[in-house]
Amino acid sequence: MNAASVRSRVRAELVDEIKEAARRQLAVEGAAALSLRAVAREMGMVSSAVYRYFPSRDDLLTALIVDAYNAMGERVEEAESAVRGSDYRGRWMAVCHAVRDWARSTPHEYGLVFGTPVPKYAAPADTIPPAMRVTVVLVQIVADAVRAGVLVLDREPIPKAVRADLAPIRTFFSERGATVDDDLIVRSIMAWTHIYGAISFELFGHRVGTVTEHDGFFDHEMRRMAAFVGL
Amino acid sequence: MNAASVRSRVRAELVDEIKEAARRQLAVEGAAALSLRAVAREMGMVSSAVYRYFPSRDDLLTALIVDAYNAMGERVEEAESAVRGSDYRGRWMAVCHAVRDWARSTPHEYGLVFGTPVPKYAAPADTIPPAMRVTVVLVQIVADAVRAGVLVLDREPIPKAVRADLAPIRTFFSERGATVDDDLIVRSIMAWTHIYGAISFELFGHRVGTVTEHDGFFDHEMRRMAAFVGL
DNA sequence: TTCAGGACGAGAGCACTGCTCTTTATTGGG
DNA sequence: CCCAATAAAGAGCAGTGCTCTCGTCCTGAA
Repeated sequence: MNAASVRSRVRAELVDEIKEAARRQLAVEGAAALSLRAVAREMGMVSSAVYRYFPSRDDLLTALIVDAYNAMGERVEEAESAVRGSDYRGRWMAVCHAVRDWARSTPHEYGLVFGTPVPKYAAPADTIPPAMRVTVVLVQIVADAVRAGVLVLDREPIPKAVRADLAPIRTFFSERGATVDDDLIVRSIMAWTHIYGAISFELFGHRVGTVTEHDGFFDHEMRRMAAFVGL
Repeated sequence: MNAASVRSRVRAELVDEIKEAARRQLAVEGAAALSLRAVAREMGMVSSAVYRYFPSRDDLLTALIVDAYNAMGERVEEAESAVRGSDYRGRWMAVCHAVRDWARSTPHEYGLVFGTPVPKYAAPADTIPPAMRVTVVLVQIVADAVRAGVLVLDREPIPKAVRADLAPIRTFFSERGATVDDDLIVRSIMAWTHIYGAISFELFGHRVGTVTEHDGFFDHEMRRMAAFVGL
């Protein structure tokens, strides 16, 4: 191993340690209270030293966001691949529960990703691929079911203006070997919207006084959305 | 008017001015950057003077949250009451669009209310009634439609654990003159979840690369959710 | 009408934040 | 083996939420 990589390896380790400390702090206090100085303190460094690794607090947060997306994606992919391929509904449900389980296990990271966006903060391009991982899995399930011909179709007329919008998604599906109808695309987007809405409602406390049995309700809800999609 | 109320009137005016300034700042920078000192500066006061009116920054935020809920509720109630009472679907759609319009007109206030909750921050009891206003309107529409017998029923079996949870909501409906079945309650909660999910996805930027025609998509989406509820 | 007590604003100050700049120490690679 | 690149430290700036004290002013009761 050449010397340059020795240095960069140490550097990468430090970067990981900093993210680790930041994540610990995040879990306790939330993103708003994440303090670079506190992270530095925990690592026995002086605050200015941390700036060698992350040019700003926002950059640290961006790194945590990317990690969060990837952690979520990993959990989802893992859960989905554990289900028999032809059990489309089972795969779908596995994804739904995997997202929620991850969200509940690290609520602050979920909030970081899906909560109020930081003002003036534009997500850099390198957050996009990790952010797509869950969507890709969902699309693949639907595409597989379409190809197998087991998806219940129930076409609703889609307004022209909306239909024009869906072209890129249509190609996204066809890249995965399925020719899908616009109606199905709409239903898929709505399903993903619903997954997000249900988990956020629960985690952000907007279901107090409405639902107590979160586990049961979520499962039932997702089952119905799967039916809505046609699975 | 006695003297005490002179004082309290001036005080109330100051409180309003402070909230007004805070709201202006909120609209520009977002909740995270709301600074009590900046508010004080804008009003030509010293920061410590503001503490005579709001004991802490969080209390200011709470006041803004309550105001936001009420503004949203007002917009919704107004829009809903403009539709002919027997047009249940029209009333429902009016509510959906009113929520979204309000959210888009003051995105930071929407984020304050529906975004990542502030850690360690428990919503005080006086935020609950304002927060309920939209829900109440939605429930009333469904209840009216049930009473009129125009609601399409399509009962799904509800798991026992979930059903047990819904008792308080059932009485909430019956207080509004409708005997509803558990299935309908579930569908209503899901619809409200979906409204929230769709608006948050749009406002928080999670639909970039998916939907561009937000207006058309939202309308279509809400139309389908109305059908899902049975309207 | 007087006057005590409460409300109010100002200012200083504390402990904290993100971030920059300069100086010093270290250490890896030619 | 020595030098340049890298890292770490420390001081410092401007900002934050919040507290405490100290005069001032005004109100409601005596």
